[in-house]
Amino acid sequence: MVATLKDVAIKAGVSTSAVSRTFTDGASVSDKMRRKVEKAAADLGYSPNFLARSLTTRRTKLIGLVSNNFHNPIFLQVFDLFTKGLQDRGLRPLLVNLSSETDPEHSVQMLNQYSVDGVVVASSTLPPAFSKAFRDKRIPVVNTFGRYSSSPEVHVVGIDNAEAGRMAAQTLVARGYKNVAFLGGPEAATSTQDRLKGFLEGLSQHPDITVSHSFATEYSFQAGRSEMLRLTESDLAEAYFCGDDVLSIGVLSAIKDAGLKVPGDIGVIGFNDMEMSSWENIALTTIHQPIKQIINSSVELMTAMLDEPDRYPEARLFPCRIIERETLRPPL
Amino acid sequence: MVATLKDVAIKAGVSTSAVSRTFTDGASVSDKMRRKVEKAAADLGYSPNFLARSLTTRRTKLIGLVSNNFHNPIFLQVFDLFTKGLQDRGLRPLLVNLSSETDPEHSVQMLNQYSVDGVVVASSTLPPAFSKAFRDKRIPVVNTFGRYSSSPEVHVVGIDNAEAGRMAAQTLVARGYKNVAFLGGPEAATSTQDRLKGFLEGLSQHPDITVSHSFATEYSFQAGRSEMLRLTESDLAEAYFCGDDVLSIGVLSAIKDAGLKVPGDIGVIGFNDMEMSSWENIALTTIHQPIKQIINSSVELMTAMLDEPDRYPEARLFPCRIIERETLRPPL
DNA sequence: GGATTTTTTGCAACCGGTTGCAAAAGAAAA
DNA sequence: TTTTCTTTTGCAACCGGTTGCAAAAAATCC
Repeated sequence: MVATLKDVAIKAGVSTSAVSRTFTDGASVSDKMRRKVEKAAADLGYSPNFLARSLTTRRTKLIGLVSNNFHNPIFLQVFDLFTKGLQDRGLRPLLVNLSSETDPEHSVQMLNQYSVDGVVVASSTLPPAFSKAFRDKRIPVVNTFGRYSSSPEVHVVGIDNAEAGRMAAQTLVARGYKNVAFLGGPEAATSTQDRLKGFLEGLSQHPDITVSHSFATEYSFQAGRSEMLRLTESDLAEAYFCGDDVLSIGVLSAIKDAGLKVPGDIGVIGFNDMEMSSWENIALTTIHQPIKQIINSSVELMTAMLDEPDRYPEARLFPCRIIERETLRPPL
Repeated sequence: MVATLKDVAIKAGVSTSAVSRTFTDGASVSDKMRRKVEKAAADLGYSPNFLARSLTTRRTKLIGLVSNNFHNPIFLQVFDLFTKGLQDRGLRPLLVNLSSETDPEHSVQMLNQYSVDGVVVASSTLPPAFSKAFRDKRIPVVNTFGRYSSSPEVHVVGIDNAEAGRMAAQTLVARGYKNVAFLGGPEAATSTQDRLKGFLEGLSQHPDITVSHSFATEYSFQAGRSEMLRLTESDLAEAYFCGDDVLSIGVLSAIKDAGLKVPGDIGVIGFNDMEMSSWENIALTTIHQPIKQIINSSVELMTAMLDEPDRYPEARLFPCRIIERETLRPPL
């Protein structure tokens, strides 16, 4: 059906090696030969089969892109940037949705069977053991949005969540809030734990400030909203640091329902700075997570690992910054 | 490094064919043989290489998932559903982001080089010629969200956009609006053209109703917002049918800025019913597009085509329905 | 127990490419 | 022109599997 190397070789009246060489860059072929082969290939509409090639070259240019977060709008941007970044380098993302795959071990095996050149694990909620499983099979892996550790077992690219928590604390202090709270995502997520830890640390030098915390069941609008509705029943803090922007928007909606004004009655600071947060009718003050840099760096690291698989694991952390909008009162 | 078929054969003291057969279902192997091989395979941690296998079986179980829409939140759900649906059937999505790939023809070739078993084109804005390019290479293709045609050249799954436009028109008529408008997405998108066409058709029997239309530059918040800001400078209609929910939210924001009330001063009806539209602080009245059914049906159709590649092209259309929320005044 | 049928197994060719090596061709030097 | 060095080319083995075919083994029949 579709033309193969051999067809081209016959048509051009040369050996298969010659054809192969004209399609592998860096191989030695004379100009005359190249022209002959390219003519025949064009006539037959031939282009080399990557999979067959991978058998000998041991390179598929396939990269597993694994995530379990297909609900947070920020991940659409993540997929956009990853696919673009990989494509620009001639790599191809094989997407794995871990929220349906029952057994993570199964994904590891499957990606192995497809001989992926590397794997990007884009998740802040998957256990480190998952990423490590790839490393054990000697498949280059980078855990984007992974947990920072001073002695990482796999490459991690992301932010220092504890530092982000401290930043939120300092911001609220600077605005003169005396009664603040953390409204986190699921308690089990390490990202939430770390942000809380940093938040509490940042406030520990301020004994005059009251601090409390609670958790939403997941990083979603409804979870944030219902947790905040619950809180409005009891006593409220003056300002809330939310574990995530989507959560924050749910919180804002609950506050509005309670007849309170933001930032007049109550302050809210989010986390992530997803696109929607900048929309004029939301205008959420938030901590910007530098997604673009994180992902570009992840892709860069991945390509570097393809050439040097035993590269020593490193953690690449990017600083966050406050994005001032309209849900926090101005600094004193 | 990693165990191959031959390693297992040697270890088990049998032929390579025997090993191959124990790993292909439907092949004839005695129980005794199977046990011997499985033991050896387990000891060596062997699992067959899909890519090598695909060379002879001519099946990779790879499905190209092509899209050019990585900005509309609805597509996160699209990716979620597609990846789940494909995975559940043992298929693997190879994601292609067409917004970065300069030349679509290049994607066609690339997916061909990876010997994908099929391609899903998830886009309402790509020209039909794109999907057709796969068909010409005899690669099964379904164009999800594609344009309905009575004689489709490729399989199309989605909605009848003209019908949706009519539905919007009828809804506005029923609410007694006398001056209505369509605020579409990019004029070049066939989805926008069809919705407008249906909208105008639906209003053609009502000569007492004034109708106008204009287009946003893309399906995005800012595009909707700035188009609406422009409109507020001139004369406004009583109600707007927007080409998309994201657009609608931009429109709502512009209306708020102009100091007008929804639905008191002005009505808005969106399209898609993305999750965010149901959020209490948005509460957008909109036309629900049955994404879940569309995607499940697309996946189903794709699997059917894998068994029957020359299946006659069909169009599968799903009905939309109005979701009543708070941006349109109640029926008369 | 022997003949016949059915099932299981291995051989060897093949899927579509790449690549080390040695021979052939071409270019440069003498 | 001959010799030497460099570049180009083809041969054949290989990457990791599958599969048609015929021989071997097992099961069934008489």
